[in-house]
Amino acid sequence: MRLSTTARYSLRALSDLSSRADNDPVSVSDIASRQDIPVTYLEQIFGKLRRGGILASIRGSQGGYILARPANDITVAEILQALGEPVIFGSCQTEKGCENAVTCPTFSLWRKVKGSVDEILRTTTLADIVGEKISLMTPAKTPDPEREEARRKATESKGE
Amino acid sequence: MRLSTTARYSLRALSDLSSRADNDPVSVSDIASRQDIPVTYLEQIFGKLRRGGILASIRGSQGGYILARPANDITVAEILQALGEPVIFGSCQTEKGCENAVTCPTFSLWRKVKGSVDEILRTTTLADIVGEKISLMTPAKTPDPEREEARRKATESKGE
DNA sequence: GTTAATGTTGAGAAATTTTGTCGGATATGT
DNA sequence: ACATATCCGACAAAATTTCTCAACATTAAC
Repeated sequence: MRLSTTARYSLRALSDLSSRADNDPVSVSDIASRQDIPVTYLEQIFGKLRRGGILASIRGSQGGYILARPANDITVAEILQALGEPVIFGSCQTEKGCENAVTCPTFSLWRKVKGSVDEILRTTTLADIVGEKISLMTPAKTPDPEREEARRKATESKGE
Repeated sequence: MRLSTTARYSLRALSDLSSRADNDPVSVSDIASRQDIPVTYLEQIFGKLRRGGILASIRGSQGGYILARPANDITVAEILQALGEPVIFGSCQTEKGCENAVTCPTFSLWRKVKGSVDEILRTTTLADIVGEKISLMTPAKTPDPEREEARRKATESKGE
């Protein structure tokens, strides 16, 4: 029973993103190189997160991703759901439904475990993880002249 | 995040075994055919469980497996450990140790989740799963003349 | 308008893990 | 001796996860 690297990548990338979220879009390649995650793989992941309502994207030059909502409003459970990473313990019930559900003696055990995990994932937000108690973070993008400078430096030093 | 079929097979097989535990050894092929688990695969699994101190084996004709200890003394956590199925959420810490442990913002989340799951697995015994509140079940094997009869019937009807 | 930076998508290759098989060795009750 | 079992290691098959690639769409900056 282990968490997929997809899920781990995602949380690290989202932590990275939200820790430098001053409303400027951050590019996938920036995050990927900082977090040492394959760029193209992270692109896929961010696509899922966007479709799942976790991220919003800004296409084109100087574009990138921003959080779709304030970090304290995004729970870990939502992130995993957006990734299509269901938290399943029994193959029973949640997946495709198991005909043995009634007789299967392990059913209630897995339900109990799942309930416990879900509880934690539902009550932990991205802000909790980053450790910042961000109270207000406007998701609107305010065109900011500083970003260009900062981005340029990061890009040069990484050479990507 | 899902439980392996190995773990599920194991719990079903152990439930089966302990629900008919009248101290007679039960053969792998009996359990496998009742539970619809590949015989040779279950052999492997039972080997692990034996080496992990969950099962005891009786070799030779009319042999089989019995619980090494009373069912109410075997926890699910022990079973998973015997199978070499660690309950890991972060790739961090438990697996091979991750150098980022200090900086990694997700560390405490996964530790919390793992702690919660472990708690449940540690406090749930095989007896709980089977639903029988077995208070006393002598692990010693008492050679019982009935077993042969019962086994013969079961084997014939399955035809394995 | 051209260009460069960036997101978007789908197909599929590569790697890893899980699941399952096989052949034979060893042990033991009858 | 024989039939029934466990035991063991290596391997085969399948599934899943991880990662790459190629082509395309969109936008900012020049």
